[in-house]
Amino acid sequence: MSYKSPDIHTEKASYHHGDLRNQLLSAGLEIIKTQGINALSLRKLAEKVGVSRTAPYHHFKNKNELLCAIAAFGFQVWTDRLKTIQDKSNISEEQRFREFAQSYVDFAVENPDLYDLMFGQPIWKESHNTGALKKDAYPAFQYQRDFIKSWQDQGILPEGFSDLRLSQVIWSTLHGIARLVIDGIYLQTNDSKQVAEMCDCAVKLFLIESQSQK
Amino acid sequence: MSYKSPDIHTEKASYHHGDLRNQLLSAGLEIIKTQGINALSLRKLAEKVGVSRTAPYHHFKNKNELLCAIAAFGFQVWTDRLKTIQDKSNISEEQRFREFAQSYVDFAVENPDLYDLMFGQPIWKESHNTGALKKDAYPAFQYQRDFIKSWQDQGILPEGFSDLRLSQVIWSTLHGIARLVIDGIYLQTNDSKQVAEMCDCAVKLFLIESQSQK
DNA sequence: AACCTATCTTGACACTGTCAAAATAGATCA
DNA sequence: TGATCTATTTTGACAGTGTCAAGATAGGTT
Repeated sequence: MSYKSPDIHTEKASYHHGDLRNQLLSAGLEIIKTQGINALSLRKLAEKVGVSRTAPYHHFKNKNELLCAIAAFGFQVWTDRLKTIQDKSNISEEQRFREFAQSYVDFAVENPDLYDLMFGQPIWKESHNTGALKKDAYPAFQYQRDFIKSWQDQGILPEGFSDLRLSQVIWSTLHGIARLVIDGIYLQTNDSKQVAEMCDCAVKLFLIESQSQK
Repeated sequence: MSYKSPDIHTEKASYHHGDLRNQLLSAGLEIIKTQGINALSLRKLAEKVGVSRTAPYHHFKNKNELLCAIAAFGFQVWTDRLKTIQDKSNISEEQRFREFAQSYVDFAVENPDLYDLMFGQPIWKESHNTGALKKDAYPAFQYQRDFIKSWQDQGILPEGFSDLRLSQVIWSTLHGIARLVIDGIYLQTNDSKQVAEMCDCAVKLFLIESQSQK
């Protein structure tokens, strides 16, 4: 999971610096993963890439736009994972739903700071440049909604609600679990057993089949 | 919903400045409510209260500790609202559950920046001084858990799970809805009709009685 | 009256995001 | 080829941030 330059000559490229934009994104993502989102400053990032403080401003309007670009990458990764889940054959639909739910929380727990960036407020609240971000984020949302709708059609998720509402609520549940876990509220990130149990509990609550156990 | 000084002489008090600590908390809360959490800087806060930049450091170890104190106040307010819900008589338990869920999201939507502070990472991730914060936060969590347990005992919430797990998942759902809404992800804060519908959907999913509709 | 100690201020440091103006160098066209 | 254009990068600067160290102040205590 890392940025790749579009060309082969990643090291030294044609223009002044070459693919500064890509390297900024790549280095930014690495800082986020290793030192956390709060440790990412434009200046340190520029230094890491070996360029002056203001060079990034010729590739991103401001810091927020750079963060949006990294977050967009995160959404691409998550969308890919959704595709993988969709493409799995010889698997029951209940199992696919379980995997979807568990994968969602896993993705957040494995990339807490990236997830934090993807769903942190600064990015979404600034109404300026979120257009590019939404372009990558909405497919993921749509994917999830399509999943839910298909499970409703197949009768393993309740049909008393619109697919929009149900997908919003299920998403909220997974998002809420992810947030509480990675923010260290009430429970700890490293307690993977408890996290898995929470996912399992959520899945069972939604699945129609296991309602008899209630 | 505002800080009150313990004494009557709020204006000018005994010591150097008087109840600087309380005024810092009060002014900080006001900034958060009016200008948002990101607009709150120690320096502007000090200026607002009419004191030098470093004066707050004699009442709070650092900025995080001040934020924790404000967040703790938020938890007190929320706990009070939980009590109000608990004390309501001539109301069905299903209705009490509905009200609990709706109130949770309402509280977040009405005080987005305070909620953001209460459940934002910086506060919870710093392991130093969260002791005082937990003292005010955990009663709220416990309250919620007791609610869930009582509803399980009364047979309106599924009993196939431990009250801990179920309360964690229900809390996650409400927290997730709240976060998605106030962070402006996918839906807008001001679309109160949609938010209410999401709450209603979540409530129906959890309540045993409405399972037949599924 | 002398001291103590909590409180507050001034000065300073390192860090941040961002703008304006100058410098550089690849690309384009004569 | 050489001149010019334009995208890119740099240097300098500004306002703002959290926080520390050292000094000033003033109420409470002996």
